[in-house]
Amino acid sequence: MTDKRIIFMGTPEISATVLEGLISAGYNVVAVIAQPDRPVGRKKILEPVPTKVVAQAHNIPVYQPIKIRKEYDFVSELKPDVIITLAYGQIVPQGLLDIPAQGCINLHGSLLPKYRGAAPIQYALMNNEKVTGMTLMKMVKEMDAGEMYATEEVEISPLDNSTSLFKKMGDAALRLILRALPLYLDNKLPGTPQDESLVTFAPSIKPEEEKLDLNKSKEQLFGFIRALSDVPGAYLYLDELKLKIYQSEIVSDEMIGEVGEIIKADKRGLHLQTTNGILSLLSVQLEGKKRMDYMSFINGQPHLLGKKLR
RNA sequence: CGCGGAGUAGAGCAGUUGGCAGCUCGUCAGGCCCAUAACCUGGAGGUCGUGUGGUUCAAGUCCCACCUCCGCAA
Repeated sequence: MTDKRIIFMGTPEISATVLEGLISAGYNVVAVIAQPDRPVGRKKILEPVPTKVVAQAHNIPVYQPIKIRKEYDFVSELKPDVIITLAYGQIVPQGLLDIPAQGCINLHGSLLPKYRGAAPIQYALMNNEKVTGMTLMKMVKEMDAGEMYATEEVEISPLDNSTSLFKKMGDAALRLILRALPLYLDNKLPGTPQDESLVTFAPSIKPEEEKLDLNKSKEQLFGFIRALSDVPGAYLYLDELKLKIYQSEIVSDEMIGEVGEIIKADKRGLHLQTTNGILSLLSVQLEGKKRMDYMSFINGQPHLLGKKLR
């Protein structure tokens, strides 16, 4: 294989998938840099981040600086030939980008120059794209703006949500890096500049955006719901309680009731009137309750018909 | 001890000031119908989260402890 010294930077599950694959393929991963462990859940239990679990299983040292911006002196000592990042979670400072002899490359979750930013995978779903993909690119000071080396396309099924697409993207990222890395390390992979006129952005989704906007079209609502599912979940209010909506389906263009009104609540569906048609809510969760299919929800909520979600 | 909601039939829920444990769906049997996710009749299925806990003539219901699940916050 190669004895080039690789540092992998990444934090969540998708990063762990690729890290595991690189190690299995025999690459010399000398260190992993990840976000610090954070308390998870109500009990505030400190859980190791996914990439840390993988690294430790292979006895690879893990570094978790609180602010990489200021703490990266240790990287020089590791003498990396190349740094590969995927969803690390912090801005990487120029000083760190300059350390590896062969530079820093990033696996980005979109077909650049579309969807630069922190949430490209969610944005692809939100906009009901049919195709997206991973891009291997050079890391530069400006976020996700470096030249592109290679891409791996991924089809988005109408049934995909965030959870399923992240899984697909992780697999695609691994295929991409295994295909492109040998060429890159041999300096046989030329970069292509991004067409700046086609740049769009996918900034991280703010908590207040998780509440659905009923002024939007049924297509936009459908996209939002799947982009935010299974976590954290998009929601509307039913009376004073949050009703999370994890899965929906576009039914028709009919206008039967007022926008936000529940116009059907029986075994054939839980239907919500939107500004331009009907959306069927398939999987929901009321605050304090468990997630359930619409039939179970209707069984326990006898007076839904005619109610309005806000 | 961060705030709050909840454990009752396979699923989702109700259960009023303690007094024979109910509803919707599912399921099983039968009926109606050209037919059905529709409709009608009947049945099965619960030691009400745990506690050889407390109060009471009597606890799903009130009190105590513990376990588990969930929403928010981090």
